[in-house]
Amino acid sequence: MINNIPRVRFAPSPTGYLHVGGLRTALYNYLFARNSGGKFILRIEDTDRNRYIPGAIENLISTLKWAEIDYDEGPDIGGENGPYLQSERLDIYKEHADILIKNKKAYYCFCSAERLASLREEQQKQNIQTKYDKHCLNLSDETISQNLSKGLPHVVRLNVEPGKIIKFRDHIREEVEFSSEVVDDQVLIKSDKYPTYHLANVVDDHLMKITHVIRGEEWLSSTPKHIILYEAFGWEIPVFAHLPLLLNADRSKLSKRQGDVAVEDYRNKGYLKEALINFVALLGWTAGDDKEYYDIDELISKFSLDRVNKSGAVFNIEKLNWLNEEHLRRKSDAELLQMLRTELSESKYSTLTYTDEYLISVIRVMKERVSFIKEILEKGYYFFEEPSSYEEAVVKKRWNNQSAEILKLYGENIRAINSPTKEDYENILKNTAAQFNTGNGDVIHPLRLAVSGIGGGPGIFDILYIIGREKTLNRINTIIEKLNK
RNA sequence: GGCGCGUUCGUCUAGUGGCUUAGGACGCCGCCCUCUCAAGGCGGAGAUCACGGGUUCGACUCCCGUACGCGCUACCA
Repeated sequence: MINNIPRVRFAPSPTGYLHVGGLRTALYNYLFARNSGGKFILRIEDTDRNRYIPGAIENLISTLKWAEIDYDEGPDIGGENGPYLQSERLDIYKEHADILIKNKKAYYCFCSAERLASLREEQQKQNIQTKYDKHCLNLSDETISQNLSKGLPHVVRLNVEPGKIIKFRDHIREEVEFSSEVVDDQVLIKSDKYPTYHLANVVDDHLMKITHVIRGEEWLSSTPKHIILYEAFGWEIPVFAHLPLLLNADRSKLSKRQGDVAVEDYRNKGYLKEALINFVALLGWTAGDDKEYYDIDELISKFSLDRVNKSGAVFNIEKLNWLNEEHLRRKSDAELLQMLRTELSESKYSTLTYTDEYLISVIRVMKERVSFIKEILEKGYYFFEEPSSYEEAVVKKRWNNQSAEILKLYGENIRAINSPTKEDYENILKNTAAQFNTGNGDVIHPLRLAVSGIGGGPGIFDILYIIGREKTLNRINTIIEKLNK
């Protein structure tokens, strides 16, 4: 084992979208692999035909691609240990189940759903643990082959030996111990011939040479079953690492009711993959220093399973928002330009054309003021259209009976200059204020209102310079008309 | 009900027996900067380290118990 490189996997079920918890599990596996020079495998656990949703696999893959969590082997790219879709490995599971049956580690069970239900009901009534009563364990070979040849529906169950202690070391939780008395004779092969998670997972992890099983805490309780399977096959047991759960604000398991859980929801809202990854990485892991902002390369170099927490973490959107701002501000103008163009093409401004130069100047003055690129179109709408109204409170506070005259004069003064620079706008403004014997603010605020319609935003001279002389003059005329009715 | 796991500021966390009057980050509040809004800088409030025992000269840190939370308890994963 020492010479083997680490091999880890992310093994989601195609039941819809990629959950943010799944993203974190995938990320930790990915970080671990990249950090240790190991391999990361994507395997699709589509053994439940009832829950299968068409398109879910494609969706999972495209979401992982968006997040740039790339894998070395997987259903769409192949690899030496495929196929990577469990539904294409049915023969393998049958073959392994047969080995178990031959060695008395598993057995056929012909019990009906009704019997199972009443058994469970009875156990619940008696307040004892619900588990299978090994009713079919000692069926004679004759009975079994008769039943089989009659085509009776059946499953294959794990034969759990009672009275044993199953002990294993979880990388995150240290020693964990279960009595085999509490381990059910789990169904391994369902009556539809598909394997259950437990069999498929163990067989595949072994065949795919997985060295570290990094998965959510919800699997901790079924790990004894997996240990029993590894031992029944005589296989080496991988290292287990059960990750703490992601929680809602009320500390219940993160669910759809209380907010968005699909990665694509966050993507659609405009969150950057860098921010989501940074955020989710910090939910349950810390490098131990005071750093909060990480790019993927730093995450890879610093990640260690040793520093993963034990307790669940509340998914707190405030911090995600902050990280989104941080990542946004460190993006290059070129990247932001591309993102802004995408937003524009999907907005009501899609028919308008703007030069790269124009948009970059808008980006430069707006990026410190937004959390999302799309907010540039909202908070900085006046770079794309004229204000159609003026914010009431600002009018009240900043517009007085002198304002129209001041603006008029300012307009005349800038009209005299052909293509004013930012400094020209500023110098003229100071002159205008002096002419009126008033403070700069008495010019600035009405002017800001005229060109933007609102009270806040980038420096006024930046705005004027970006929108240009003609638009500035038009907007001055408009506000004078509208407010001095 | 049974079994398992967990429990440090509102939230994410640092802390591995004395360095701790428990540190950082987000959020919140204030000040500075300033034409506004942000950003940035500075500062503040915020945690009897779930509770109770024990071990120890000394415990947030080790042990036991209790409480609470969560997970599992399917021919779902």
